[in-house]
Amino acid sequence: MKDIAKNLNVSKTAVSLVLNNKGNENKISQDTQKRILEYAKKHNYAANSLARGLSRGKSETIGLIIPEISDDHYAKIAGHIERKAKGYGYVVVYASSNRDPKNETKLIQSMINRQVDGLILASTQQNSEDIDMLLENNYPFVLVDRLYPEKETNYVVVDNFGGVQKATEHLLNLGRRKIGFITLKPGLEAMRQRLLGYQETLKQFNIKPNNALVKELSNEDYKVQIKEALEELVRFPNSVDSIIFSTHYLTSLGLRELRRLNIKVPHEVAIVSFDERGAFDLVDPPITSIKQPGSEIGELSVDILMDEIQGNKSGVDKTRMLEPFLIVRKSCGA
Amino acid sequence: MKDIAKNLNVSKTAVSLVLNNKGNENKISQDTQKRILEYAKKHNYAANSLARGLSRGKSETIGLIIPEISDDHYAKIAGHIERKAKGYGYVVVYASSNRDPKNETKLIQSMINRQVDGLILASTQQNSEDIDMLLENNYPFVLVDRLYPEKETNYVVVDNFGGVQKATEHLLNLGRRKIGFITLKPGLEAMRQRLLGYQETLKQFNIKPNNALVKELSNEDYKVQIKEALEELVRFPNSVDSIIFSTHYLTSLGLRELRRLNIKVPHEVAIVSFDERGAFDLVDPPITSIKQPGSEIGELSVDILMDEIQGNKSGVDKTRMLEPFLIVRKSCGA
DNA sequence: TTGAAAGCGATACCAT
DNA sequence: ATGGTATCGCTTTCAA
Repeated sequence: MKDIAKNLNVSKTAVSLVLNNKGNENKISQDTQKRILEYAKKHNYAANSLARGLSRGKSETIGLIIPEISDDHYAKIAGHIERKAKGYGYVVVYASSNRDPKNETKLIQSMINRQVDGLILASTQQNSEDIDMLLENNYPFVLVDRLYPEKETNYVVVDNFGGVQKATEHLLNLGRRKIGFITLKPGLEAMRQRLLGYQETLKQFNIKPNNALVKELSNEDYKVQIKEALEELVRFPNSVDSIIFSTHYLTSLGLRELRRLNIKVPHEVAIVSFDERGAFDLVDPPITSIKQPGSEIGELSVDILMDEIQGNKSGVDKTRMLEPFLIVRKSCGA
Repeated sequence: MKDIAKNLNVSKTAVSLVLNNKGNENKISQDTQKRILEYAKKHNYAANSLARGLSRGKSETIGLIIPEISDDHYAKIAGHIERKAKGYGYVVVYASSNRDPKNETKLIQSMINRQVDGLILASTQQNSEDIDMLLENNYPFVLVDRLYPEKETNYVVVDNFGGVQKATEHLLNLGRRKIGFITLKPGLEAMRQRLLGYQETLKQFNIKPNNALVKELSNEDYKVQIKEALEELVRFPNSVDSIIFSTHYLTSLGLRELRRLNIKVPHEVAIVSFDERGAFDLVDPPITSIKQPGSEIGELSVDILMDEIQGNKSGVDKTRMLEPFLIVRKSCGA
């Protein structure tokens, strides 16, 4: 920029103004503007965003912290976030917490140091203090997919309760009565809501929830625990006639295990998966799933964040709960 | 930092030095160091990376440009890249080109303006000029998964030729002789190599490649074209007994179509997929696939890039071709 | 209309 | 050992 000012015998100010489309606003002569623009193009000048960011106090970058970018679900969301952000002139830097609150804390700090203008957080939900800190500092952020129910934050989540409700009703309407539920240990509000959705729906159908049919696996050891859980569920005295898996990777693992146990799906046990995975429609049998609206999740979270960053002028709704929908396939025998 | 210098009656220099662990190096008194460190911790000071970046000329950020973050394959690679980069103290900003060279050009520029220290590129491979530009400017970058064969760049790719060779041999050894090949229109070196791998392997087995058995779909319209392609392949006079799909999403689509056509896999037609997708082991039948070493791809690309950024001191090999491996499942009847 | 100059928050060189 | 100061590249205020 210095170069171009020098070579054109104009001031840095003029150059800056023109390059930021404030030429007219500041009444810089058309001639000068044209010269500057042309020179800039010829030497394909482009601003150094670090310098600009430092000066303006904005980096035009948003930080995305998720459990794992390679997870189908988050990858999809990340895709929509990026596309939407690009529309606002923003880029996104992502980081995976690997579901570890300590990592999350570090990442949030790191993002802040890097002066991201705002944060999209699929939080581990075990970091109250971090959330409080962000809130206190009025730092723009939105929770996505994960929620701190007791805190007043912006968020975009799906109706986990309602989603499982649909699944449970589906099974009940097909005559299944002994419905197992395989999920992860509480800690995540989403998981709590899913379990609740299951239990409450049973009650609505006058079926007393039986805790023996609910298997809560630990986050670390679910790959092993699911085997035992499944064996218990399909054996007397439980002998379920159907199972709801509370997340897609449990479904995959569970299905493998059911095959090993030689259980016929859906004949002996029907299954429903919360959340989709790549080829669930091609699986044998195709898996009835509760699908989350990934594009809406991603796009809304960016819209909300942008409004937050730009000082709340658009009046978008800052707390959104989206409806997931049931995709009926063959795994329930329907 | 100004604050802390003022409040402690020391110079900004001292503060900077201490905070960057150069206190001892520069012989700053232990006492001063301790005071600075404590003060910094108490007020949880953290450096502004924009300022630091501007001053040092490094952002400690790497840019990742891929066709699509939500694609299983790239999401996985992105995960490994991120993890590895974190180890080097780097974060990664990603952007999807959506397979459009124009987008890619823009993104490369944008990344450079944002002062990323280096670029990892899964290029559309139709942007020679961009590559030349990077090369000329000595900009640190590595191509990943995609290659400009005629250019001297750093890269990490898989042996596409060899991968398909394994698949083809597998089918041949199982007695299949009329092998169809469904792929995308050339443009990507990877696709060229896959096709070559197929053709050359046939020749090695003294089978004359028959162009009627090769279907090259367009990038835009493959979802429609694959139907016709498949119908032609399974009908007289082609009547293939097996099909290789050159990428995972073609496999998914193809399988759906084969079902619609009521073709029995693997009885009537065996299939092999280049590249895995989420639940391919659960599909009916489980799909024999050529699996790419995602973690190696991601990690090596970061190692190479870091060496490049830091001035080539580690002596890592800057061009790597990794071997994919065949995962034999049921879709070939083996 | 245009230009000079003061920051933005750090780093690093040069004195002291 | 410590402090002053120029500098990174750009924005923005204030005068001219």
